[in-house]
Amino acid sequence: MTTVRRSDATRAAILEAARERFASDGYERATIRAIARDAGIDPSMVMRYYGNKEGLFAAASEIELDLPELGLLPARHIGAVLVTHFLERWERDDVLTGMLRVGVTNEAGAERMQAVFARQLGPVTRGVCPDPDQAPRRAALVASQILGMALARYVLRLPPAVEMSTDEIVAWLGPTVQRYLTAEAP
Amino acid sequence: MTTVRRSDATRAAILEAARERFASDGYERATIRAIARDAGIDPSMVMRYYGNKEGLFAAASEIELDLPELGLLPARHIGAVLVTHFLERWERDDVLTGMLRVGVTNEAGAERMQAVFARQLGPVTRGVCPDPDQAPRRAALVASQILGMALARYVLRLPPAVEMSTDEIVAWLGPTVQRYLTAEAP
DNA sequence: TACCGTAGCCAACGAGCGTTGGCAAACAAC
DNA sequence: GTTGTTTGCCAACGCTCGTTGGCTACGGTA
Repeated sequence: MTTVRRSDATRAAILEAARERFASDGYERATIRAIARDAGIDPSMVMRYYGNKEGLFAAASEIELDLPELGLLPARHIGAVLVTHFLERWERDDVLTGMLRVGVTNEAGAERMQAVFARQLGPVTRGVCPDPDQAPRRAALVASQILGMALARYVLRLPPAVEMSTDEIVAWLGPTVQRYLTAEAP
Repeated sequence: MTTVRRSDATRAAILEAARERFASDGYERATIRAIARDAGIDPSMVMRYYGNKEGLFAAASEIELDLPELGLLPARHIGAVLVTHFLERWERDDVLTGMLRVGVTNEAGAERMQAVFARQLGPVTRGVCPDPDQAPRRAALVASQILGMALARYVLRLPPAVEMSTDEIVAWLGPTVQRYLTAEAP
């Protein structure tokens, strides 16, 4: 459909640099000039291809959680599977850390984050919890525990949270997530 | 010991304005000029009394969690008590929200947050968990769940997390925290 | 070869930032 | 009443930011 442009490589380089900068510095401190320097091009190119800083952020924060289909596996393992998946997703690259960082300081970032979780985590929970109308609430509980661990481990870097192995985290958080998804409402 | 200065009212006004700005805007977007405007004085006064922006932030983020003595109450209620206490503390003012916001984008903020939790949450957990050498780890797990809920509810404002009543949150998170503190290590 | 859209860089703009130094008024000490 | 200290404001500094407009050079097309 869209043809290949000569500038595609540049666009991709900008996007990659932007993701890294937003992730490590947050929205305000991630400057267009620094992103352009990382990408090896002129700051004005960023403006040409993405309009302005907000547009660049919007393009850089398209996120896929790649959640597994929970309905296809044993009901009693979904907590551990979900936690494992998120930990892997979080360690694979720093896009999620970036989204978290930006979501905290930037209104557009927070909305993006709401959308990602509503659209990608919501449906997954709807299939496994006993009361489908409570699914959003249960998804929010799961998000609170998973985002909280990511916050403690990857952003705030609380030493005990950093030192724990992923297995250990799964062993502790798995049952929590499992309960939030499948237990009867308290 | 220190005598009362005529400028104490000004100092206090600056501090209050700084706390609000840091809380709502984060470290970078909270400008000294805006804080001074809120406090009704000149920006240069902020520099005179607090040295620079970092000094102002350090002074504005002295935080007391006011945690209760967990040893004094029934062991099986400490999870609910802790969650209740944090929710109240969080809703009372926006200092904690601010600390969270700044801790995410600012290195000094993250360190301040590490210190607050290590110094104030750590000791409380040490008395109630079965293996005192694992106390920091358990405290980090508790922090991950409580900070995660604060993140979802007060910062990102995920709609389902905002809509839940505090009782409901306590009913869900209480057992989680209880388990992190008192259950045998998995 | 002549042409035209695209890709890229350079230089500059206006604005906002943290921060500084000096000056005027209010107060305190003698 | 004079002197020294505190409190406050004003004006400016150097810097970085996002953003703009114009210029050169390249690549495909006729």
